Amino acid sequence: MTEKRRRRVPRQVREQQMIDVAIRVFAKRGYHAASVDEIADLAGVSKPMVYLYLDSKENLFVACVRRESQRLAGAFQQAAREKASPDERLRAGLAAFFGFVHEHRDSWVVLHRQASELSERIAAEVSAARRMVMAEVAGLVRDGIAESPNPARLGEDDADFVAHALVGAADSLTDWLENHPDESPERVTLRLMNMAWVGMRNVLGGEVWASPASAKR
Amino acid sequence: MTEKRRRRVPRQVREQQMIDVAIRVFAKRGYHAASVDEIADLAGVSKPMVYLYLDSKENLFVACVRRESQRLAGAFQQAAREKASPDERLRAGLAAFFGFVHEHRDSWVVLHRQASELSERIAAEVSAARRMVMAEVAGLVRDGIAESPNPARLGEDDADFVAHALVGAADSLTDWLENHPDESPERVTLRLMNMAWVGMRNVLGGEVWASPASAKR
Amino acid sequence: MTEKRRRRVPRQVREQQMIDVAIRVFAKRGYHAASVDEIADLAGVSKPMVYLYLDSKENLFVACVRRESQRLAGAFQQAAREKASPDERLRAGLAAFFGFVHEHRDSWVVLHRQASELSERIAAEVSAARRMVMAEVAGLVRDGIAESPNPARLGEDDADFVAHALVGAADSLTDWLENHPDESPERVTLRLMNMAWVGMRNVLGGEVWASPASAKR
Amino acid sequence: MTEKRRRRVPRQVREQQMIDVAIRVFAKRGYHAASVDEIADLAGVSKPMVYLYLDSKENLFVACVRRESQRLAGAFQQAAREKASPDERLRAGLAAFFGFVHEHRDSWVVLHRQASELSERIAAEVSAARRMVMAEVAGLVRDGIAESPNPARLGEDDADFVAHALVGAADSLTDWLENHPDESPERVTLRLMNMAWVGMRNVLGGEVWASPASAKR
DNA sequence: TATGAATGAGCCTTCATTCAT
DNA sequence: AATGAATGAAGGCTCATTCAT
Repeated sequence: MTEKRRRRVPRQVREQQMIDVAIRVFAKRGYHAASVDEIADLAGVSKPMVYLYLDSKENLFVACVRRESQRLAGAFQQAAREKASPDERLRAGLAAFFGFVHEHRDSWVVLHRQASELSERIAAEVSAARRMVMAEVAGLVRDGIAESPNPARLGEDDADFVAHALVGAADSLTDWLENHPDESPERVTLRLMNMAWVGMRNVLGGEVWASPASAKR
Repeated sequence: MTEKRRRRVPRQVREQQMIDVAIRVFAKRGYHAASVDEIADLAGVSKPMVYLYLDSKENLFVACVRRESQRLAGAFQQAAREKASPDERLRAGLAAFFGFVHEHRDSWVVLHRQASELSERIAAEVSAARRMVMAEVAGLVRDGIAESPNPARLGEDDADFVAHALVGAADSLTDWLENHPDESPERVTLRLMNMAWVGMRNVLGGEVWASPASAKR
Repeated sequence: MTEKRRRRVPRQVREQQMIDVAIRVFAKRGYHAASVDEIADLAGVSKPMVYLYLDSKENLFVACVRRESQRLAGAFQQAAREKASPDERLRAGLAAFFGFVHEHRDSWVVLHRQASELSERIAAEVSAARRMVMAEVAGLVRDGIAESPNPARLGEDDADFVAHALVGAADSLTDWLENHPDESPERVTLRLMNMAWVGMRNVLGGEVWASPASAKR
Repeated sequence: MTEKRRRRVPRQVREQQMIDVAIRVFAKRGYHAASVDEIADLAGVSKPMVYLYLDSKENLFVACVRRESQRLAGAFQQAAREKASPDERLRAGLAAFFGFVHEHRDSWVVLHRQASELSERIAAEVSAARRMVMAEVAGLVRDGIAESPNPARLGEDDADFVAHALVGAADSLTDWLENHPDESPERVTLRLMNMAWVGMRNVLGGEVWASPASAKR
């Protein structure tokens, strides 16, 4: 145990402390390798407390996933809400996403990278959280497409495609961000917008990529 | 054990069988949840054989990672080698990537998604494999940039940035591919090229994204 | 907790409530599987109350055993007291026994079936209760024997033997009773009296069982 | 662990050793209080061996119940088979029962006294074993009744009633036997036959118990 | 080349019990 | 009179790993 004298703490507070710690530990070790012992220890309580409040390791993990996915979605929506144009909303949403993932690495790891080692129930919960995030992005993309010069050319699936690409890119770029301390989430967002969104607009405008070979024809 | 009569099989063959099975099991269950018992069982041998040939679970996992990362890199290089223009090389490389990841889901999962539940030694190995893949893509991107109208504007880091974005997008799009049986790795590649590469060329050409607001000024 | 608002309740009442519930729970789950948590819950109090009033799980169990064994003995004695002849007393006693065991299954289970999973102290307490019951029956049997035509032929031990047989039979017949809703404790008593007591009288009168083979000689 | 050097022992043997020990421990402590640790220890193996061979505590218990109930039934049937008359068969059966229960106290405890603390699955298994024993006895009783002077007066249920009474009495008398070292299972059987069977025959013959009061009328 | 037998260590979970209010 | 917060201890189960053959 961390050597602080444990004081009596009301349930609601303790519960959040436990989840805080759990996120860190799950992120660091992965679901299976994480031990409830360690979580209890770092939270400054004994193991039975964890079970008293959170019922089981599985449930504890689900609690982490739920809380963080809602936080992420919240950040996302709040950022997007304030903007007027779809372009700006997408940018703000992506920035919020980057910001959250950058600020809360552990949460994102718990939400995203806990691939396959999970029981079906948990996997479902994680999938749901993932889908929620994806849906937010896809919504923004759809709006952006709708305002483009040529909206008819792209449909539901295309928004989804772009959303997947953006989220995947963003996820991967978080690693990149870590190695580039001079960059900020905002700048990364701009770069990504330039790379992806400008491309998209051009595609919507009719320009398509073609191999140089065929281009010469 | 699977009910085949085990015949005496030379070491090299058995070893590969074990790795084949191990990749499947590691992908399905995750590193920790995977049990050597199950791997030995599915490989049709007894556990001591696994230890005799692969020394430890950790080592077995490393063997999986090494073999598959080399296969992926191989596919990548071979695809790129045949093409002349940087554009085409990049497309071919991405297509090879998609093809591999699509064909060998398990391998990719082992290479990529086994996020954090690994010991430091293994994590290092996986990171190395990941960096290798990233370096291949970054190389192609760099070549593409070099041939662009305005190469000076982008540097080493930008290639890396784009590579991260592309690999991340590609990874995420693999999930998308799974839900769209009508699509093929090739078509996804094209879509991604359109979305990302066209954008990049335009950026290189000087066009940048600006919020509609600032655009109006 | 059961959702009643707990009002301040005087100790004596609460204590009995707890024992009431405890008997049910101990009977249903067995000593070890019963949890103080569940008992407190069903009694509508918090766990510390249980410990305040009953000191320990062991003690709580002993309290149950004591109360119920006294109830059983009481029922027994009262039933027997009213009758004049030993025969009638035995019948009335057995009937009381059946009545109690049938009416208070849980109590009987706690008194009788909690075989061996108990600490020495508790086991002793249960044994004592059991012996008390047995002694009551043996007393009645002894009286009956004393009035028989040939009392000298049977002694102390024989009363004990018969008492054991009767109590064992009665216990087992309680199960039988459960599957025969048309029967009543009174009718079962009569049947048992017929089967056992008539036999006894005959034995006392000199008739003994002999294998048919030897009978033919 | 018992300080014998554990030697490699073939599975079949070890399995039986484990069950042997398990019966002792389950009988002594009850299902819940028994710990797999103790069983493994006394069997001279480590806990994982127990799980390797018997899968779970529950399963281990079921294995005990199955093996012993079959042994008991076997003893029963073999004893009864050799005799010609129903009377003799019943006596031999009861004697076998007493003999078994006396010789294998632990087995009988496991079969009979593990009242309620068991999961549904186990309870079912124990019930089945109990019913099997009861059915054997009821069969013998039925045969005896069939040869009685007045078979028509008693039916299916009566055999069952008597069987319950006999088994219950026998069970209870086992305790009595323990305190009377001069007695033997055979003698107890005779006594019980005298007490119960003679009574039954008389009942079948028309004699019934009546309270002395009513008798005098 | 191959395996049946065996275990130390660790993890999830639960329970009886107490402390501070 | 009453309870929410908290824990030491133990138990069931599994796993990576080895030994002897």
